[in-house]
Amino acid sequence: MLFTGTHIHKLDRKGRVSVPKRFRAALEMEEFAGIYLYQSHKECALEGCSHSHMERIAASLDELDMFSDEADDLADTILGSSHMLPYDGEGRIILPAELIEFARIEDQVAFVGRGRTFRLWNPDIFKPLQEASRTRTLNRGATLKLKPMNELPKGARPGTPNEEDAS
Amino acid sequence: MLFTGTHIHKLDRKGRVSVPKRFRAALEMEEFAGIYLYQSHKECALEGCSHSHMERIAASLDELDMFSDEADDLADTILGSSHMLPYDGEGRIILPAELIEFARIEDQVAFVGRGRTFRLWNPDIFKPLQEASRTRTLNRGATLKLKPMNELPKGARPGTPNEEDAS
DNA sequence: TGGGAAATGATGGGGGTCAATGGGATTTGA
DNA sequence: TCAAATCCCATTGACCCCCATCATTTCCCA
Repeated sequence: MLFTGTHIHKLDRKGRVSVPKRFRAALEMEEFAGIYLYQSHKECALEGCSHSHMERIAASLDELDMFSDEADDLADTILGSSHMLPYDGEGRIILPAELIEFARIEDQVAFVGRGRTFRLWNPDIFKPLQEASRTRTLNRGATLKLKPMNELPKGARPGTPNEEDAS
Repeated sequence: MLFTGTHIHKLDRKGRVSVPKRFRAALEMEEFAGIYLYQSHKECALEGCSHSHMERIAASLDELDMFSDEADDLADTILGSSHMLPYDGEGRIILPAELIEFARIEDQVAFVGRGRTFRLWNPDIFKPLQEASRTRTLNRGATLKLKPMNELPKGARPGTPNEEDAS
């Protein structure tokens, strides 16, 4: 259930692109056989996630005051602009023209894992950004505090079942 | 059971418009084969939802003080002005003239998913508003606090059956 | 350890199917 | 009796299913 690594695939003449096998494997327990994509707020990229992650977003928005301006804006920019894209028999999706244009994608697509979610880029745009981000991280001497094992969700630990309610 | 994405359909000369297949699919477990629409009280748009969501609104109104002005107003604007619209054989509804006029809809209708509910817009009005909403989100640096996985309804989690009564 | 065979994932393309739409015919209800 | 709603069928074009090919990795066995 983790998206990792960068996978570059071809966008064919019909606007189709194969979802990396690794990503599909991470999604195989999902009730919907496909992915969700929406335009990133800050990057020239597309945000990708699973159906259950989208349910999580919807449920979280539900909790904000139903009529708050902030919830409204988020609903429009995430839920309203997201595309539900089913696989074909070969595990490909059709990239909508609107999203191709937004991310300035040409003939190749980079799938970049980000843990629970992932991003789609034009590889030529992503590569220099990745370099920059790498040097920033080095210069800053950034370290990541890891959560202790026993605070992780059960499914994320080896030897534990995936269900919280398993008896 | 999630409304996502923006779907633009034509309003024909008879005042009919196709409900997007994806939305119909999200509603297929409903006892009523159709949708509910009512005028939004803050946007130039129509609010849409399922029969069961309308029940939820009614139940929430019940909890407000029965004779408060607020409950009165909400009851009038939501329940009083809502239209119950059944599909025809092809999955279309007839948009009442009153609602067409209110939302200033011309020859096209945008169905915009908002999770548990959706909105209907004149696409020419919605588009610039969505852009504005995206910019506000970016400037505000808004992030959404996601609910923990284990507080979600079971069907929304991968690997869990869709029914609560699974034994 | 190397080479070849087999399996698997990625890519390309044809054609059938179904959702969206338009319009006529029939029924319903005021 | 008229208008409006529902049913029915026709058209069309986008999407999805299927298969064929190619590339890569894995596996097996000499």
